Amino acid sequence: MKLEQSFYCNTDVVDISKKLLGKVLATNLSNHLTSGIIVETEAYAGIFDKASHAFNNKRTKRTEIMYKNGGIAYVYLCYGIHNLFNVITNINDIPHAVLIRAIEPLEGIKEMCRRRNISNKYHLTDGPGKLTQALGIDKNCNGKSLQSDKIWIQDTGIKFLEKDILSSPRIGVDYAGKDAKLLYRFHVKDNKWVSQS
DNA sequence: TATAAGATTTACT
DNA sequence: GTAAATCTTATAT
Repeated sequence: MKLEQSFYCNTDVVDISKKLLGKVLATNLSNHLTSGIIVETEAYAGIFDKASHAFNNKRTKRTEIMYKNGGIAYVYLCYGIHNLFNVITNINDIPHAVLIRAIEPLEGIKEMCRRRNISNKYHLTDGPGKLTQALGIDKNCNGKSLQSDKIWIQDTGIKFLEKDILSSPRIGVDYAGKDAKLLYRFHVKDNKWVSQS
C-alpha cells in the first residue's frame, strides 16, 4: 500500500516525521527492487527554520523543489559526495521537508551491498548518505513523485510504540543557532540501524 | 568568474 | 579522536 497523496499534505511536518517511522521506503531502479523500514527522520520546518535550505523564504534553483506540493522527493548533494533524500510535505508554497536519516534493510539486501561496495550488511543503511547509496537514489530522483513506480513509501503495517520513539536535537546543524536545539529528530529506541553520529 | 561552506562518510593516527 | 575526500550551490567581486 503506497502512502496516499493526502498523507504528505498534512500541515504539521513534525507529525509527519513521527508517522514516517515504521513506513517502508522503496526504490525500483535499474531493475532492482530495494527497500527498508524508516527508523530515523528529521523535520525541516520551512521559512522559520534556520537549518532549512528554505529559511527566510529563500528561493533558488535548488530550493524551488521544496515549494512544490507535498509527496515528492527532494534529493541534493551534500559535502560534494553524498546524496541526501528528503520528502517534501505540505501544500504549494510552504517548503516543509522530512530528511530520511536511516532505514533498516528489508528487500534487495544483496543489491544494496553491491551498491555500497561492502560484503556484509553491517552499517549498510545507518546514515542519510549511506541509505541513498544503498537504494540507488541520486539527483535523478530529485522532484520525482512518490506515487511513481521508481521510488515510493508504503505502509506495511509496522508500528512502533509511542514510548519507543525518541526525539532529540538534529545532527550536523550547529550553524543554525537556537534552531539547532529544536527537538526535530525522531528515531526508534534501541534500533541498531539508527545513525551513529 | 571566484571563493566559501556544507542536513556526511571514511580512513587514518 | 582527527582529518581528508570532493563538488554543487550560493554569494561575493
